[in-house]
Amino acid sequence: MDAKTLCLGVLMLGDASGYEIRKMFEEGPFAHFQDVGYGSIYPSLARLAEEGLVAITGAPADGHPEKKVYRATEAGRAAFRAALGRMPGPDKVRSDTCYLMFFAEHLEADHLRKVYDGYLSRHQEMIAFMKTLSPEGVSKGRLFVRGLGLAYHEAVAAYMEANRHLLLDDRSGTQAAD
Amino acid sequence: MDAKTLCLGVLMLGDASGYEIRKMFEEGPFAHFQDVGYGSIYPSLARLAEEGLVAITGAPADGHPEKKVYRATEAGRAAFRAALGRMPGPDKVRSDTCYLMFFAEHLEADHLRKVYDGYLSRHQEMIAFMKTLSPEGVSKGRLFVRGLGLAYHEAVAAYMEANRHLLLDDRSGTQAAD
DNA sequence: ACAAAATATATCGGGTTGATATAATCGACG
DNA sequence: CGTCGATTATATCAACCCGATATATTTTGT
Repeated sequence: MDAKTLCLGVLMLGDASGYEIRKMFEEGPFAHFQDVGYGSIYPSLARLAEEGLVAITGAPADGHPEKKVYRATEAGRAAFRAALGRMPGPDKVRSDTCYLMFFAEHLEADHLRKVYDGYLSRHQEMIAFMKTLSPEGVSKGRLFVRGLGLAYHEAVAAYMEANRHLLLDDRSGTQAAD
Repeated sequence: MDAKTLCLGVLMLGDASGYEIRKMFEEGPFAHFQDVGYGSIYPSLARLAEEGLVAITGAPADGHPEKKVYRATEAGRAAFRAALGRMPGPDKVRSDTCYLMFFAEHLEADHLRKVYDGYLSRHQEMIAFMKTLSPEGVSKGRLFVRGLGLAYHEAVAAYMEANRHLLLDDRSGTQAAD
């Protein structure tokens, strides 16, 4: 799925600037299963505008003078629906942490422990954060993938808590040493 | 983590050709958390050879005359351990299927159902396959990440089986149509 | 009043992706 | 014994993406 389609999708939820689109992937509702950087967003928006799939709805009055707010046109909405109609490819996971843990024997024990605890913490934080989110006014698709994301983080955290001994042979049990 | 380090890691497990390295990421032990294509592997191996981190252990005698078998040198092993000593970045998940399900309302019901069932099937197949693998002669790191992968697939499959009604309102229950 | 953080757009080099070209070998089938 | 398709194997290329960086204004905190 290319950056153009990803941007178009965000604009289906409402008008947004390039910066706001980025935020949706960095911390927003797409954060746990997609990512797009500025280096893809700005060129994509420029090309989408050329093709008439998005329009710039001026109004740079609110604060920043350079701000450009984009809106999906009817053609853009149609193009997005067409893109969704194709079968999606398989998921792609890139976990450097798993790669590192694979080679546990080649690592120094304290480094491995630090990596392990950091990884587990990040998942636990995600779980805590996702549980604070309210389901009110959220579409069923969005709710479903949110629940899926939560289930994923919980499964990883639970496995790591239960199988710590498989990788780490420390005397410290589960306690956090600052 | 760059392609050079990923190739070097595979060579820590034993000598291999570029083709065999690819297979490790396509179907082998790294398949569910890393990916590298030929377009990255061959240039990486060439550069690693230039830097003296891998050596070509000839023997193109066995069948294919063009086959080149690579081996990590002592310098290469040191470079790999140094790379593992750095803190890994956060995981990156790219799931076009989740993106599509997010926009469930914009999709035709039968297409959504096809995508849903295909996604669930792939996870179920992965679970079945991973359960056939023997733990014999496998390093603890490798076993750990294998178990983590299994836990992940099981969590996704379980969630999708339990929450089908949130996304799909079909009369067919869980049965597979044709 | 000042510093720091957040908002905002834009670009660029290096790297990755996915497709394609090429060719030898191996297994299956009649 | 031939030959068809699958597998093994290397290599390249355009298009695209990623991460870092540059720049500048506004908001927030103290």
